[in-house]
Amino acid sequence: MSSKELSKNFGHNEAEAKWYQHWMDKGYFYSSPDDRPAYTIVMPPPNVTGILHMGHALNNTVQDVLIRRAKMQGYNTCWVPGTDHASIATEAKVVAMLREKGIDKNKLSRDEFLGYAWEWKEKYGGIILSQLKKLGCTLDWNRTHFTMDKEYYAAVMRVFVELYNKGLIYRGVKMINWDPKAKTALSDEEVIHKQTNSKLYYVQYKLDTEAEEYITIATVRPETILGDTAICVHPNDPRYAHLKGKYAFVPLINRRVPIIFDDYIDLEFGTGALKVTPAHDINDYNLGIKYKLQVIDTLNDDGTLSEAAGMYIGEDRFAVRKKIIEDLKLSGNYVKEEDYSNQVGFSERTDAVIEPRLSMQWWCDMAEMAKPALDTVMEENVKFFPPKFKNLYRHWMSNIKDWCISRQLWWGQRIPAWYDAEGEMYIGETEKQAYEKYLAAKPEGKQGDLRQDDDCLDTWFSSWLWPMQVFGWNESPDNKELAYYYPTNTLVTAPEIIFFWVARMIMAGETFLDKKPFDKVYFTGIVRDKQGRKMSKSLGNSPDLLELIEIHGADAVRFSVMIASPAGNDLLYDETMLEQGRNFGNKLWNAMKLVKMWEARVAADVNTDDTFAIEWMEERIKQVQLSIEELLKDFRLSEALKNIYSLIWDDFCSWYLEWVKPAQDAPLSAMVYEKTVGIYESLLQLLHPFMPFVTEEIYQLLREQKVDLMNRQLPVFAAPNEALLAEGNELKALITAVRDARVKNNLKPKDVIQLAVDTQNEAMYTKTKSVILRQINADEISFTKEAIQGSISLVLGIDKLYISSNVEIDTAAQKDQLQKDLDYQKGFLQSVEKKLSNEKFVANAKAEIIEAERKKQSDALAKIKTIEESLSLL
RNA sequence: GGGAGCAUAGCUCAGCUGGUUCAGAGCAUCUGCCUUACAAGCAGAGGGUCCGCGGUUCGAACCCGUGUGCUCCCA
Repeated sequence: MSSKELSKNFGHNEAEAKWYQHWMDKGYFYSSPDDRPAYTIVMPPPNVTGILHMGHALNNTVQDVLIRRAKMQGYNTCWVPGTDHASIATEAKVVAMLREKGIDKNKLSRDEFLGYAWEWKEKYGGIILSQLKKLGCTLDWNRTHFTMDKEYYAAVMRVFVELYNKGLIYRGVKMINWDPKAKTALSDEEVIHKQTNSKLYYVQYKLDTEAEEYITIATVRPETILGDTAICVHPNDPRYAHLKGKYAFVPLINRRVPIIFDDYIDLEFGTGALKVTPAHDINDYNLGIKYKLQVIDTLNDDGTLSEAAGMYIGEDRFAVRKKIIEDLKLSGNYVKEEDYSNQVGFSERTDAVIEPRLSMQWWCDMAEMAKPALDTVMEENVKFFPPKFKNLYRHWMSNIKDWCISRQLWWGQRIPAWYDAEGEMYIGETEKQAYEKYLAAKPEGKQGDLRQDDDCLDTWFSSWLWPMQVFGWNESPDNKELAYYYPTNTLVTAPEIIFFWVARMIMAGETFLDKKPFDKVYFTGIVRDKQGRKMSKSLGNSPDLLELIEIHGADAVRFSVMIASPAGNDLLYDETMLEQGRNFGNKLWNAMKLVKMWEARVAADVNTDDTFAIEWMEERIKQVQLSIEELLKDFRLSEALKNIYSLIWDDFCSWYLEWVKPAQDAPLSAMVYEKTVGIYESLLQLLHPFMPFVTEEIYQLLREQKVDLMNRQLPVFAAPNEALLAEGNELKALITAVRDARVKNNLKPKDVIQLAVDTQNEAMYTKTKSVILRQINADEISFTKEAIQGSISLVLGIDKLYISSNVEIDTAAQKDQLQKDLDYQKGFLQSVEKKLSNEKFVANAKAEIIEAERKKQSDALAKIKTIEESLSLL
């Protein structure tokens, strides 16, 4: 292909579709056990309701980078995709969809509803996975799993029964978090506490005494007054000491309730008197148990007031809050209200205000399972990145509470408990097993007698099995796949699900398989918008990923999220990052165009002295390769990418290509061309995991390839030649210094100069002569021991440079610059000598540090001498 | 109330084990360039009491204490 056919810029849309299809067709994404070592990642399964957002983009790009790199290092890589059935979120979506069609969920049977739900899942549930293809993810699509697949369902049932048989799952009435919108219980982890502006209402309750006496309480939830069954004060509170054994009347309904004394009360809060509503507050509930109070549940499951409330029946709790205040004013019980800021719980999924509620639920006792799972992280058998999350994990695991695993939903794994007519319970992995137990207990029983529990299980009760079950744990725990891929290598996830999911997966692995699920967990940051707000659907501040990919390209999107996300820190998303990625892709494209243009100018018999550039570039590649190796060990992906970016843009494009660039219309040696193509290929390979499409495209355009870049194996690099690298830096410093002098002396880029050098190291100048000439637009380099009159003189290290040209130069500016350099060097020397004359420094510092200081001293002295000589000649 | 973290250039952030390869990157700014790979670019430059204060140390952006401001998690 000639360069004329190459487009001006990289056309990402076409290339992305082409290469993804090519990789798929070649079967590169698919894995099966062989004799290579495995590198396995199970993807955190997104909700079936999900669409790709920035969080997914970050998370999955990280995983793809790890997988692609591992593949290049000879691992048999396996990245398992899948989706999570997301009980609450999906059920809510399906209910909404039905409502739009005019169908009321309550009028449907469970089976009918599930029919619609599955239909919905089949239609929309794969969207997010197909979006990941656009991002370039090398997922093994043959292994796609869903947490409600038949086999997966069976695994969940088995786990339930096993834990039940061990006595770790039980049924009981407790105070739970009730979501009145989804009409289900939630676990503590699914409740989000937000600081909320509320009102604190002061209400007086008439005492049951001879006199007209009142006691005033403060509450943010006056609508629960109807469920009050006591008033509580502190035993040491002198204000209320006289009320021992007395009673008060609940306003509006005149229920006579006792005044109790307990040191749970905060003397400072409100009036020091608390109304006690055992049915609607966890602390009140505990008081209720302690003092054997009546429990009056005044709320229905949808958040309206119940019959038991006696008033406002069927009206919403928040409407009642307003109404009851008006009524309390009329009845004379209202005292005052204050603005008050408190924490209110909201449902993670529906954003409804959570109602503490007493309810019969299924619970999982976590204490026993937590122990080994805590140890395995503390001992770094499972290693967290960044390690600060160990503390958080330890804290949660050491204070773990029982897990509420039942949900009053239909979409999910139905609890495998069956009840007979007398209410006796039979647990079995299947209905058949339950009947066997039933018939064993009651031989007179018959099919159709049992009724299954209506509730289903918390979604996380299935996803905690993810790393084991995607490899067929339930079917056979000693199968070949599980043995090969499990424990997986790295879990990449967000810190917000450390309890929901990460901790529980570790527990499940340790409990059911006696093996950790993964070696390492890398917690990515959270993607925020420019104002630092978390990206969320409700705020609408998440950009449309597919549109971004369409406009800027998947590589640009990947680049932008990776370059901006240092290990474990949050990422502030900004459009300019995308531009940086797009520009980089373009830069790569243009470098390729340049190299392709040279192809036609290659001549076998051209001699070259450009070996320095080649050797230096090769050493730089080694250097960066080794540094990214180290960085990636700690998941410092953004730093690794920055290194590669700078290697390609600065070292390769800005320096190397210019150094080996043939003169106008001049031929190019075949050796230089071959080396340059080889170097470019190495660079593309280093970048490939981060920007797979543009690198593969350019790699294939550079020359006929036997192996696709995605599958090319990384060589093992030796340590770089430090001396050569230092020489490269000197050369760059020389060129920059001369260019700077040119600019400062108003020399136009086209003005040709002559360079004379007073140096101890003529060889360096000789071997890079042609490079220097071209880079500073000089037509001559000569060596001198004398100052050149009428030249621009500058000092580089201990070398003196004299730049001559036809253009008049400004000696005053020259002097200024040299004087500034001199002042700096003198100051520097002083600080070094101060250190060296400090006995304590010489006594305490490491030998190499002192040696370095001595060298600084002699260097500075030499530089000062050189500058002074130059100055004296001006 | 308990715990964790952050404060570095105009903006967004890097800076791992204390020492001139340590004060950096990208964007923004300024100057000069339509140099036939790239103006989505090239060359060069300016810009910082590393939040305040105190301490440890021969030496502190880095360690310790403290103050201030902010963020997150848990109750």
